[in-house]
Amino acid sequence: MNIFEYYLKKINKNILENKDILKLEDFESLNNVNLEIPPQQYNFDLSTNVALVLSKDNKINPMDLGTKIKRLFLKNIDHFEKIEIAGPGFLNIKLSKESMAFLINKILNIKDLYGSKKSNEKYNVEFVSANPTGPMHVGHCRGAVFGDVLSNLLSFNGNKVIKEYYINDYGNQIKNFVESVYLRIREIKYNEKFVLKENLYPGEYIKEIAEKIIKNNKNIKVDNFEDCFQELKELSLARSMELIKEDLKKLGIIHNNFFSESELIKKDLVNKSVKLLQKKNFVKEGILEPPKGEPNKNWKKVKRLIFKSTEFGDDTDRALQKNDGSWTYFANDLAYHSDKIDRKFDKLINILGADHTGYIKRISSAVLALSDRKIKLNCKVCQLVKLYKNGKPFKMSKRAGDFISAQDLLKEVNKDSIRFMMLNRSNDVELDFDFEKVKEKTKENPVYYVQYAYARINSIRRLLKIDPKDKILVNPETFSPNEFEEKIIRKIFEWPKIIESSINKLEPHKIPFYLYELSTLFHSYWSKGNEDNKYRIIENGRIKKVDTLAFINLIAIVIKNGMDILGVSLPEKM
RNA sequence: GCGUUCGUAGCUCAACUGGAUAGAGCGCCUGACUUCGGAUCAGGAGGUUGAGGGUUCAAAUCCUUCCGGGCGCACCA
Repeated sequence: MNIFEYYLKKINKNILENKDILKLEDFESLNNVNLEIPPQQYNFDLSTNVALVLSKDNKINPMDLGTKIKRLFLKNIDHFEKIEIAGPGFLNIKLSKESMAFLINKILNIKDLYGSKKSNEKYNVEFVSANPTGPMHVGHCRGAVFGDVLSNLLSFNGNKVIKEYYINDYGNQIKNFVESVYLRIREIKYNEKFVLKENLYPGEYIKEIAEKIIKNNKNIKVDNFEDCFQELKELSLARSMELIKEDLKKLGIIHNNFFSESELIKKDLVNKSVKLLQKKNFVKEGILEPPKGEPNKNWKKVKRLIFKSTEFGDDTDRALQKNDGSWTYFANDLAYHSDKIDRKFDKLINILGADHTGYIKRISSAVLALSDRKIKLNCKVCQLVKLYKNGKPFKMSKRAGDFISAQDLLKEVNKDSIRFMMLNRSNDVELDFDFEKVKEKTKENPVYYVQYAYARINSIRRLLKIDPKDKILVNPETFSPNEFEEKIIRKIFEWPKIIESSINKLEPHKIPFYLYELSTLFHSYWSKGNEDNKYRIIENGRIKKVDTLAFINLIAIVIKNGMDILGVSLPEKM
């Protein structure tokens, strides 16, 4: 039940059917017509730019056209009770009380489906994909929550979504990681001092992994690194993935699929996808230009296979082979994405950290090339999280190297606050995350504000002994909302629009903002009752007006739907 | 230098993707609990949307030239 869609259809239909009366010929911009909520001071339910848009195409005065359309709508669309032309030619529309009641009852009937649309596409959302060389750090949390909520949002709309994690368990960093574990084991077993060399991992967690491995594998031999590498690699990777999964679980995130890079190598998928690209003529053999900017000592003049990504808008063509002829990370990732394409997803989405921005053109070019431009990889970037404690930049390095782990964060702040705060900002803006503020239980913390609104609603229900499952509808004949209720209805009507634009732009941050605004309307209505008896909801333990219960249920429905998407809990009491 | 992204109230951010008088929170000032949960509410002050130019009925939003911050610029992963 999206009322904007519902009435926009009626509007378009009406215009087309009466084009002669309106003296219109050109409808090129008809799909630029929109229906929105007018600014508050106008006190109308809907607003459309139809006269503005069509007057331009047909070169007529928007006010004249507006007047004609107004007359037409009032005659033909019985839900429209009053129309006013405002500003340069907007039509502001007021719905009749009966039609409002009709719409509200529809919402009360569909409940937890309110706002969802019956889409049916298959999505792959890849997110987190943190290197399995240690536990997650705080920066990963933002992308993790973002990806999870985006997935929830897409499933809410009826899509099939696979949440995927790409495990980079191949290459030099893994070797360094395993060697670090190896040396720590020797440190424990043989009392050899761990000497930190370049590329080795210093973190405390390496010791913990070493201890765990010794504990579970009493007979493990660590005499020679080469000999025990394979076994140690498996054990170490298993342990660090376990740590990562634990952190994710604490954040409320469960992936459906873990895809391993080394499996990719094992199955020879890289050769296959490079061959595929060659067949499509997107690969050349040549010598790369030396990198611009700072001179790079690693650059060598070597003939190698190169992907012609500039054909897809990349700045430069990209190497598929290293100096020694082995595949680059990119070549592997290309094979991974080729596999995604083979798995027949309609849409591919990757959530990346800000430090990977430069990689986007390359990999999305690859997807276009591999899919004959049929599939577009959509990459969303999450900007950095800056940590603060009481307004001061917060650093902590006792656990590991110099990063703050997700565990450290989870120890201080609960999951609900983390999730809400991480989303309470557009993803392409840096996020200031203050440990202390996020723990505060005041208006300054929007999580509690929304939860509190819901708790108050439940307190009303308890008082009146009402089961939330009870079906309550409004009576179209007697329906007469007061000014607070009117504002609430308009906000409730907006919900499907929020979902729609969050999905179109892949911007879930709109949801927390919306929920906050909705909660404000409720708190405001509630408090008015303390000031003026007329607005009190309950009198002598009984509800004053049955319709009010409908409003309360509407708010509860939408808050619940929204918080479910965000993955934030809603206590009945606080 | 190149790419990318951001620049909006003192601070942190929104703005339905081109719409009307640019909105919230914090902070500041003034008020509201004997009554449905004060983890709340009401009111006030606060703006040349970084700067200039362009596109049009309409620009914070699009184009362009500057200025300033972030991130990236290995054959690492």
